[in-house]
Amino acid sequence: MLNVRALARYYAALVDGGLVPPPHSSLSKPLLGTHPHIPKFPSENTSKKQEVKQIHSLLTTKGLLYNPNTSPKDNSKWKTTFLFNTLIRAYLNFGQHQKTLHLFTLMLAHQTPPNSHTFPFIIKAATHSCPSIGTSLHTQVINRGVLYDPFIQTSLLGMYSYFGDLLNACKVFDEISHPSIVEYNAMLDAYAKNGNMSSAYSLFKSMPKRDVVSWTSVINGFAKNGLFGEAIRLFREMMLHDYVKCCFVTPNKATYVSVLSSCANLDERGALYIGKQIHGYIVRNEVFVTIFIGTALIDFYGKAGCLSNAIRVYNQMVVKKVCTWNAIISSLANNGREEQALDMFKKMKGEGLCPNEVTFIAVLTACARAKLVEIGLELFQSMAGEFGLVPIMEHYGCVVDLLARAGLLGEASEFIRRMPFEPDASVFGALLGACKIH
DNA sequence: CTAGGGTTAG
Repeated sequence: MLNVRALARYYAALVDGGLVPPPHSSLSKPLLGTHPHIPKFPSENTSKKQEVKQIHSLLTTKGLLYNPNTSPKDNSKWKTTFLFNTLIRAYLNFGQHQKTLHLFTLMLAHQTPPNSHTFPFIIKAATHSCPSIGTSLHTQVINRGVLYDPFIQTSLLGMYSYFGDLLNACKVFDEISHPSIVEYNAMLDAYAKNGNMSSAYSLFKSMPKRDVVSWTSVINGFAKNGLFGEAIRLFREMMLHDYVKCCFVTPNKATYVSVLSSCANLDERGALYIGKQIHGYIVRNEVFVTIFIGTALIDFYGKAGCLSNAIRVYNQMVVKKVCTWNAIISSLANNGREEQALDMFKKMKGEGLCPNEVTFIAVLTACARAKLVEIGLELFQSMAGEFGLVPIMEHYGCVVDLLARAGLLGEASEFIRRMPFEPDASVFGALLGACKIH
């Protein structure tokens, strides 16, 4: 007989990339050979995906999911709900949103009652599929009498916010009689994501208590809406607040990332000074430089023109991901080191990493700057051919820039004519800019 | 077993 709790723990370990061996059960042997350590390659992730599928099949064939009547015990009903919840979570965490929603319909079809733990997962899955499913889930939540669960309310709020439906997000929030700080923060983020920073800020001011997430949500909201100066100002206020009132709101990794990104994008000389101060603070407080913080630092120094600092941060990073490489390649390309940027690109591929859309913006920019027309065109071709990436407007803009800068104005306009979609202002801008030079 | 904030892009 399967130990349900142990099995759930095993799922959790699978999902979180943990190292826990499977529990004593009919699944006591690993299904797919060895258990990986920290995931390094995407292929390991797919093998875990496969394991979830295998477990699902096992549960089905043993009649544990769809045949609750065979269990004599009275508490088998909640056990089945529990199993469904964990299985749903496993699929959700692998990004299989359709499969997650499908499992939910199966659950209903087999008279397994969803509980308050079920809905947050399902709502998250619906958030990434379509609004109409989301609305019907809201109805389900009401019908099943779990509307006043704070977890579910927060999930619904986040869902409407994601759909750009700020009105319904507000409605959900207004129906919460005594919102917790988490629900306040979800509402702050909803305003910020939908571009309503004045409402975000006034809600922030009116909150009875604020934690790091509250501060970071508003700081990040300012940053995402292009108000970099405001983001930095609020960050300083937060640090001062901490110092004056002795209520310890210390920045965390998300805060650093947001404020560093603001420093990188602020077109004022003071930004370099503030960014350096933040970097200094990170060093002094021995904050662990995560991939996010490292990438933000590289980008910051790259944009500020301190290429040597960008390279130093890059060299100090032990674990690098594609975005880290993208940031250093862009930094090199934007500071007159185009060949080095292309070398980095080669090195990145040599380490087995797959370039993404952003990588190609960076390398195509490098080629355009250095007038490396042949290489640039080859790279553009390789996007779809070698890496299965579909070029978007920005990539076409880069190629137009590449051709036009090199004086090949005729080729550039011909390229625009053969684009698969209507060129936008940035594409013509690249052409006209080059016309001015030539 | 559940909810809130994060990097790279002429």
